[in-house]
Amino acid sequence: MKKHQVTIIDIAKELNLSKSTVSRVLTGHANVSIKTREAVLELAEKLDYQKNMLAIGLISKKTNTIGIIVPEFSSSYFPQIVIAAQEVATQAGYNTVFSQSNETYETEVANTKVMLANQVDGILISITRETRNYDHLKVFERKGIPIVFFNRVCDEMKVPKVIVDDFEGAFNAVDYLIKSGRKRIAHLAGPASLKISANRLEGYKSALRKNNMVIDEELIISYNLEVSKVKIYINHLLSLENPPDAIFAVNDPTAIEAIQIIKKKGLRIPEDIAIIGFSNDYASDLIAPSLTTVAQPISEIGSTAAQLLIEQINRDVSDWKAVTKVLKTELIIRNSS
Amino acid sequence: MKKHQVTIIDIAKELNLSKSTVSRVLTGHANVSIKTREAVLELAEKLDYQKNMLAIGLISKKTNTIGIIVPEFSSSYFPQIVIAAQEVATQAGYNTVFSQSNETYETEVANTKVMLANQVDGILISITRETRNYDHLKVFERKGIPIVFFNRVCDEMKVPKVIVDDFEGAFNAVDYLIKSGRKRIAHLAGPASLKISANRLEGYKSALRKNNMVIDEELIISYNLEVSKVKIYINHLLSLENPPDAIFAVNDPTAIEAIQIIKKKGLRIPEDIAIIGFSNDYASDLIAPSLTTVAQPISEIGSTAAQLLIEQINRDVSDWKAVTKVLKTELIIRNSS
DNA sequence: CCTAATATTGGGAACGCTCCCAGATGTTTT
DNA sequence: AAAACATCTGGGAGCGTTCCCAATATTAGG
Repeated sequence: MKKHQVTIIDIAKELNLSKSTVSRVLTGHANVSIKTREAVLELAEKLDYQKNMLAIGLISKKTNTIGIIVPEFSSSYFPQIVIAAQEVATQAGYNTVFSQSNETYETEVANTKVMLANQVDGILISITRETRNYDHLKVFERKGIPIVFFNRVCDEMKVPKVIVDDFEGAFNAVDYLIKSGRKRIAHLAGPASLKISANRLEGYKSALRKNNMVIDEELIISYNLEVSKVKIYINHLLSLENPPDAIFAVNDPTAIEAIQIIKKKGLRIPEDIAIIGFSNDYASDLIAPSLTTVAQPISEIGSTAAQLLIEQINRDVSDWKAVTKVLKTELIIRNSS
Repeated sequence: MKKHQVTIIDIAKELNLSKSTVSRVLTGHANVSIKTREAVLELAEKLDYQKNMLAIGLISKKTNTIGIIVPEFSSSYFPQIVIAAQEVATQAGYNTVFSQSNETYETEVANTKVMLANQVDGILISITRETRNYDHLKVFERKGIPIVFFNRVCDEMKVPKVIVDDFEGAFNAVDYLIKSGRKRIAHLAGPASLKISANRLEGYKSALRKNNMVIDEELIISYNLEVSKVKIYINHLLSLENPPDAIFAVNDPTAIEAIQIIKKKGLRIPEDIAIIGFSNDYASDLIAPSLTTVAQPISEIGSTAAQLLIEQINRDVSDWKAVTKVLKTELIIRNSS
């Protein structure tokens, strides 16, 4: 069915050498006569020889591959992180394999199994909004394969993590809304299972408290991040007896969806209602009105995570470090507030 | 350094069985007593056993992995294609490895080598704007590894391809501009090396010709798709003695950049100048004014390409097919025209 | 020209697995 | 009760490499 692939044995036979010698040339080891070296190299080139990394990985127990698992790929957030991570990995001589968990626990588990089976040297992961059980991730620790979390982390595992200061970011956003005169600020929050949602919610509450404003639970809506649901919540909020004059959304896709819905309703942004998002996605500067948002150093998250992972890979299991890097956010004020 | 990974031999030893029997259980082969089967399964679970796909791939000469190489990942275009392709692949039991060539020929060549070395069962590729030499791709054919092109294809290779009707899409866009009264339509074209650029340019010219308008070479600017360069060309076009009243851009990122630049100059869109893009990227509906664009069935490109690749993988080399699927575009009229 | 180095090459185990071929044990048939 | 199966298990080769160690070839020193 498949064509025969050329191996070092083919080269060895054709040149009347042993596979050892051919291997020596191809791996750049010393102690091979120039004649032989050149002959081998030439023939290898001629035959389109490519080393078989499966065999090499099998022997060396190292594949120079890192896995990246992200919950979704539809906003620009995760793709940007992946790009940055991949760049660092490539630089360090690692290949990357990545997969989406589609925000589904089962898929995430399946993905980790695949990565394990394919002998990745380490993984980078941002968990799904559903993930409550971490056994599939703890396996990596047990097997001595480094794991680094970013963005959505697992609290109970003592491994490197890269996050942003969600609390502070949210605090600053809400504090700014208050300072600019908003009286009733709603929060479209993410699921409580995610630490980032919880932290942003805390930041929101804290800013209200600090400014002596009441925390109206009616104005806090926690949802599962499915953008299609935003419409329901916006309708609900606007139909309240005492509707909000500002909305702080847990992320940019949510905020952007909100803007579109609110515009369609004929309300003015920011006059009637102000909106702030979180992350500074690519689209947030394009939409009209442009979105005020808490910017994350997205690329830095990816590159830092990859960096930490590679360092961990190069360390012996016995002295693994478990640093948590907390990156700063920055409030970017645009026209939606 | 690395912890010992549990193998079927570990399981065999612990249960006083041979590795053959353990293997038989794990691969689901018949002829194993229920007692043995259960014991093996239980122990495997307990020890977090994971099959080593390197070893299996080495034996079976199949990795159930397909590679995807795209030129860039910064607009939403390629990510969406990759998502769709990955979905089909996953469905069919294939893993995906992907990498960006960063629009650089050397990187593309390096990427193909890595994929070859990692024994992918097939690849999906959209070439860089620089790629003129196709030797690195022809190797796949020689080795009997299927290759499928999408979007940016290689004319001289007789393999499956998935493209959209760029000519027609461009024609319709320009024809529509003319019908709506535009007299001087500029074209921000892509590099001539890419078939898609050439086809879109042809569609543009053809629409002018059909409507008895002159083709003014001054209004045709071919550039390398680096969005940062757009400013120069817009400035140039607007400073012409007889500036254009419409711009047809080769893709959406270009059109979106143009909109921002033109807005900043204080010109009104579409009153002073109309803009049309190509692809219907995610952002094109968000920007103000929203972008009129030639929509491509993006997901369909990815899924079709993956489909074709998998079919090819399942065929014997001797009866490889080389179909070219041409998908239809659709002009989406929004506010920029 | 012979010995001792040194330079170059070959042989073979090992990596973890699958799969074919044989044994070993048990069961049914006449 | 012997012959003929069926069921289950073990042994071993092989996938393409690397790497250690031994073998051979080449060269230098005396």
